[in-house]
Amino acid sequence: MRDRTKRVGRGGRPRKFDQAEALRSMQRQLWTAGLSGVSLDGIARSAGLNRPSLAAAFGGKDAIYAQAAAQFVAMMNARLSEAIAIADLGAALKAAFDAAIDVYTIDGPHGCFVLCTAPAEALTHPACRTILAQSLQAIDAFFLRRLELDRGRMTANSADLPMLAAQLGATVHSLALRARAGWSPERLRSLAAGTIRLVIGEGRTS
Amino acid sequence: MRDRTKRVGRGGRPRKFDQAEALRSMQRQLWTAGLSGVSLDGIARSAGLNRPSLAAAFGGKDAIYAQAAAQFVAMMNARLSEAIAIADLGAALKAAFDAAIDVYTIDGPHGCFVLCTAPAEALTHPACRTILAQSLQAIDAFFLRRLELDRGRMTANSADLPMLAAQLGATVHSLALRARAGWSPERLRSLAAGTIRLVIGEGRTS
DNA sequence: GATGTTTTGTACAATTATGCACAAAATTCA
DNA sequence: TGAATTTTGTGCATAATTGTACAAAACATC
Repeated sequence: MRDRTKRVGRGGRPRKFDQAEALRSMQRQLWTAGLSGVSLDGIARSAGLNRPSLAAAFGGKDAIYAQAAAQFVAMMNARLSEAIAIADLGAALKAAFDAAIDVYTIDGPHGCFVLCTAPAEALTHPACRTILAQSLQAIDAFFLRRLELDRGRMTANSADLPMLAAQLGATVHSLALRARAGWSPERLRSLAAGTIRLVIGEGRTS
Repeated sequence: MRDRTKRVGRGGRPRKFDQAEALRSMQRQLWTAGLSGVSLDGIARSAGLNRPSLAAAFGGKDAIYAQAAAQFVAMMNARLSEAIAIADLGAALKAAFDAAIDVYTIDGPHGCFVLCTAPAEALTHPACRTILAQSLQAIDAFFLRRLELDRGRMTANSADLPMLAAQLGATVHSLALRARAGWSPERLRSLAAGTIRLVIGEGRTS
């Protein structure tokens, strides 16, 4: 994702705004209202810069959305990877769900940036559909990798790890939607705990 | 939801369009592009009537969305209720998921009308948030009612039926998103089968 | 200081969305 | 036939959205 602006070290008038901060502000806007729910004008105003500058620095609305989504995915990846590194499988899954719930509810019922805003545009904006599909795939793969680390220690149906990973992924999807609908972190954590019990079979390991 | 038009039997120029058919057409548009993704102009054109007529008959965009969503919910309710009436729990759940998958994929990767278009607008349109929250609640309640019919016959953890119902609901949410991302009905059915196995414990009953 | 480079902010044009007014048309009822 | 009612379709006015052009400003380098 090459920068469309100046080639570094050439001089020229410096930017008045912080690129990272502006992207965060725009991400918040898109997260709240969706891709079709905001105008470039609104985005520019909320980020404190005017449209020509915004267009020159970030491109059109689709390009801005893609960058905001990429930043969200990177952030989510970091949070989840940290959580999943815990040795105990149950604790690792709980930490991963807790991290997701935290992101989804930390300042208002925003849910997941990708899972709550990309679906609506998936059929009209191919880029959104790609982002959505890749995210779904990545979530499943993420859980699958973690389950495979415990393949030996899994209780019963360790044969079907991909299926179990998909169940965990489905729970993330559900957490995202329920958070957007206003569910409290406590309720969401309770749902996640149920899934963990069901998947790693804490009740039937004896 | 009183009709905003003529009081029946009073006379006046008859409508040129079929109200139900127009609503279906508008529903399709909203399903594809989302509430913010279409204009009243586009809706009117695709439905074959002009904006003043549309506004008079259905109201503004929010009102149209609400009516389209209500029709979708009613349709979904009918399909799911029919499926869940099957005596055998496993078969009933499979039929319910199959019905959902059918709706979600029957003509293109549209996913669920509510679960794929309402979240994006949930924070900016209170009506969408209400529709979303009610749908999530209804899905869970739907599965819970069915599970309670088999309370005695459930294998192990029948204590936590609400939790199991939430897992089934989460699977519906996931099916909706995955369908929107382009998953084939076959893959979706496989995911649903995994959930059923996990929830009703076909593997650990004997 | 002169030159070249890059951003800024204003301005303008073109397209699109939305609401409303109003006359004409089509029907029921007396 | 005439009056009342309701929808239709056109037209217009306003506002929003987007793209782009252009002069001025701010910086680096020589």
